[in-house]
This record gives sequence, structure tokens and C-alpha cells, in this order.
Amino acid sequence: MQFSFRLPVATHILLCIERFKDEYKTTSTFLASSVNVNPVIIRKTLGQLKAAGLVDVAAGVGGAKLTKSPEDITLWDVFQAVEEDEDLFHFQENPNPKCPVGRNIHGVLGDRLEEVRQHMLADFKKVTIADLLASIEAKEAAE
Amino acid sequence: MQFSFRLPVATHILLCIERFKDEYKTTSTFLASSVNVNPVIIRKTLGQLKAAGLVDVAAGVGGAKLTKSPEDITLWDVFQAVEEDEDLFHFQENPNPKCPVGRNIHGVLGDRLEEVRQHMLADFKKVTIADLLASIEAKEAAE
DNA sequence: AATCGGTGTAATATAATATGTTACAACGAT
DNA sequence: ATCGTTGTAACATATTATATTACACCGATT
Repeated sequence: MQFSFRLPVATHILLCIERFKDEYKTTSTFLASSVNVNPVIIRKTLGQLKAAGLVDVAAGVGGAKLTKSPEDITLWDVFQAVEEDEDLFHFQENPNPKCPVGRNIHGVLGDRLEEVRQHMLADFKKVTIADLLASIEAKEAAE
Repeated sequence: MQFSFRLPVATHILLCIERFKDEYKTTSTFLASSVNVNPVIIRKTLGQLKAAGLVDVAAGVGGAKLTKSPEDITLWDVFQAVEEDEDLFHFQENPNPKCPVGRNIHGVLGDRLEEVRQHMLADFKKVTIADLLASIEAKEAAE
């Protein structure tokens, strides 16, 4: 069981926009060729990033730009942009209310799992697009 | 995007086995009626818990028992028993190797996400079946 | 040794979700 | 007007999770 690849794809997009901002027009087709997915997937993801205020997309002429500096965009921003803000785990919706475990598990276990989720979100806040780009450029330099 | 409800279901099963060990024979049908899923789902999950060494299931006569005390079973044990030990997120398998972002993102972002996952697993280790049962019994007492 | 409730597991069905693809209207610069 | 591009709908496909039926096998009990 895994999360979809929307977070990795969205992160990839942001990294490419920043990395290539002075060299190329970062259109959905350009980005699609780096990520290796269909351009429509890029456009949908870009739409989510735009709705979250992380990028501007130029209608007509094409191309996307970050609206903030890469130090100010974290994986938390990206995750919130592309994933639903919901529980980490599904719960069985109708456990037996006549059973003390059945009628209380959602409250009891749900609380613990929500804490885990909040820790995960806090971890996401620690990683910025600038961090990732620096790591990538370090690898590039080492090639 | 969410995890399946295997962790909640497996946890529910363990809690019921412990909570009702002196009152009922905890068969798959009994457990199924508390969780409200098909008994076959219970048997499959019980099989995973058995393979992980958390429960004994009596073939023939029926019923399940914990192999350890509830203080010594954590959500980490349960999670490992019922979920694959894999990355938290999918990565696009074939990003463009000619793009510096494409050929390095898996390494760079994957490392960060693996740290997040390890934190999540560490959080799971902090919660025991005994903790959860105590919370449930506290709620029962307050009813 | 026959019965009975139960487990383990295969086979199949159904539903939900993610992703891929085609198509096309609308946009804005030239 | 044209051109490359975006936004989005519609549909196809793949994967995964869950539900359900069926049945061989098990082990205690009689």
C-alpha cells in the first residue's frame, strides 16, 4: 500500500521549473519529457499547484514559473496541493456498536494515527524545493 | 490517497482477542461480527498475524490467542504484519536520464521520504495494544 | 469412525482509484 | 489569422482492495 506518485511528480515539476527557468520555456510537453508521463498529467498537476498558489501558468503562450522562492516551498505545500487532507488510514465504517471495541476503536486508534500523520506533515515542512535542488546540483557536479 | 484498512482491522482483531479472551471463543465469525467484515477477511488477516508470530490460531476447534502480552505488541508489529515493507510513495519508474532532475530525483527525494517513513514506523512503535485497550476500557467505564 | 464447528485457501466478483490517451475549445503573442 | 499552448472533458486501462461463495482439511467430541 502506497501513496500515489502525485507528490513525487509534483515535486519533480517544481524542481524542473526552477532548474531550467533560464534555459527553457517549461511547458507541459517539456516537463512531461523529463518526468516521462503524459503531458495531460503534467497539466492537471500544474493546475493543482496553481490552485495552491505555488506556480503561475501562462495561458496562451505557455510555460510555468514559481510564485515564491524555492526556499519558501516545502514538501508540505506540495503534499497539501496534490493530496486530499484526510485520515492516513481507512476505517471500517460500520463496526458493531454493541461491541465495546467496535464502538470505540475509531476514536481511540484514530487519535493515535492522526498524531502519526501530523508528525509526517511536520517532517514534510522541513524539506524545501531549494534543499532538493541543491542535492541534485551536488550530484550533477559530481558526475 | 489512504492506506487500506488492514492496519485498523488487524488492530481491531487483536484488541477483541484480548478483550474477550475470558468470555468468548474468538473465532473468525465472532471477530467478523465486531469488525463488520466478511469472516474470510478476518481469516486472511489472522493468517498474516500468525505468520508474524503475534497470534496462535487453533485449527479444528477454532479461536485465536495472543502469543505475547499486549504490552509487547505495538502498532509497528501490526503494520509490518499486514503491509508490504516498501516506499511510502510511488516513483515514476522511467524519468528521463538525459535530464539532471530526472536522473537524480529518485535518489534525492527518495532519501527524504524514506526518513519520513522511518519516523512513522518509530511512532508506531510507541503505541501498544495494551495502551489502546486501556483507552477503550476507560471509554467503556465512562459510558 | 462419524459428526460438527471451525480454519485455510482458491476462485471469482465488484468497486474504487490511479493513470494514460485522445480530442478539442479557448487563450494570447506574433 | 495562425500557432503553440493550456484547461478540461470523456473515455480506456490497469491495479488494488474488498466481498463472497465454495470446499477440502483439521481436531475435539461423541
